Amino acid sequence: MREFLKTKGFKMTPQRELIFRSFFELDRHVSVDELYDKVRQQDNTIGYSTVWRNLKLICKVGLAEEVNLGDGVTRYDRVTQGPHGHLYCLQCKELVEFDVEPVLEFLTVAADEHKFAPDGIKIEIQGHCAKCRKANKKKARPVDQPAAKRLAEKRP
Amino acid sequence: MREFLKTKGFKMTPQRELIFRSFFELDRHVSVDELYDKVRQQDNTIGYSTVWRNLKLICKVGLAEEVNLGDGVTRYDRVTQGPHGHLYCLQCKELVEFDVEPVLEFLTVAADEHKFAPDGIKIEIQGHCAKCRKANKKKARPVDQPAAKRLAEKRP
DNA sequence: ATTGAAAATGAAATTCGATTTCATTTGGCT
DNA sequence: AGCCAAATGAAATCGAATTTCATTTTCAAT
Ligand SMILES: [Mn+2]
Ligand SMILES: [Mn+2]
Ligand SMILES: [Zn+2]
Ligand SMILES: [Zn+2]
Repeated sequence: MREFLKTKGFKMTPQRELIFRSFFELDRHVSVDELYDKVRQQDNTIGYSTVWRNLKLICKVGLAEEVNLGDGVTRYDRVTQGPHGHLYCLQCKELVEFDVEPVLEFLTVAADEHKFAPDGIKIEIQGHCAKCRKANKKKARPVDQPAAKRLAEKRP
Repeated sequence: MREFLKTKGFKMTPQRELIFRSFFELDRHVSVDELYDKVRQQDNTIGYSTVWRNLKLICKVGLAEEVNLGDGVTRYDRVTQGPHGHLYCLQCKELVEFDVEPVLEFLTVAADEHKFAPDGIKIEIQGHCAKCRKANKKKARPVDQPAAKRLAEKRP
């Protein structure tokens, strides 16, 4: 890593070392705040801006990319294999990935038809994960009598 | 429109009238600022927050939805027919739509496999539109000798 | 037509994540 | 050891989104 950065003209520091290591250890899709918290557990003198800058750096050297899910916080997604889609639970914010290989061809053609030169694609499905739905059902049942009644009445 | 809103419990006002009308006349994917500017041409007393609130209202009643392209500004996309994808030019910010009907089935299955209940999908291709690429090529050619040279040297 | 409660408006203030500034320290080099 | 560009941390700034609040307006019931 030190060598890799050196070739790109960046220096290694204890803070950077810790931030990089923590980022790659952690699950993907971390926000600045999340990584900041994690890093702080090891060294509570590290500044927020240093974490932010190093996440940007990780992106700049191509090891991660920013992900925006429209909830106001930028997440950093480690670049691994190929492109993938995201299943984003609106309730618990869990983010799981899924393979999109089968639709790549179609999208490429679509871009082509519009004479568009694609740089990247983004495929997201927002909804509710199994866990949250189960939890909701349990909670809703006992109190949702009115709804149940309404439903029943509508069925002739 | 007045009636439609009334049934949902909202009142009609001159400002709302103008804002709604302008939004539907305007091209899709407008930001608050853009709509604010347009509306201001008719009535320069309307406040920014009123425009913002009414765009939110248009979404709430299901006539539009927010679009986030990760460039920091929220746009409002009129809901028309079915779901569609976006080709987003990183340079001129142009946004063109394309049909995604053929991939819907695949995505539904993908969500299903993860026991995800989808509420919405988002498909974006970011890149450069034909116009921008053409413009770039014209500008780049005369000065990009170094790059061309570099390329030539790398080819053995 | 009058009236009163609820909703809407406009200006200003606030929020909050992202980004920049700046004084100081540090890493990697000769 | 000594230089200098890069890196750091704290604080300041930015900007879009959202809220607050005093005032006005809508509209349904009188
Ligand atoms: Mn991912
Ligand atoms: Mn659209
Ligand atoms: Zn969930
Ligand atoms: Zn363009």
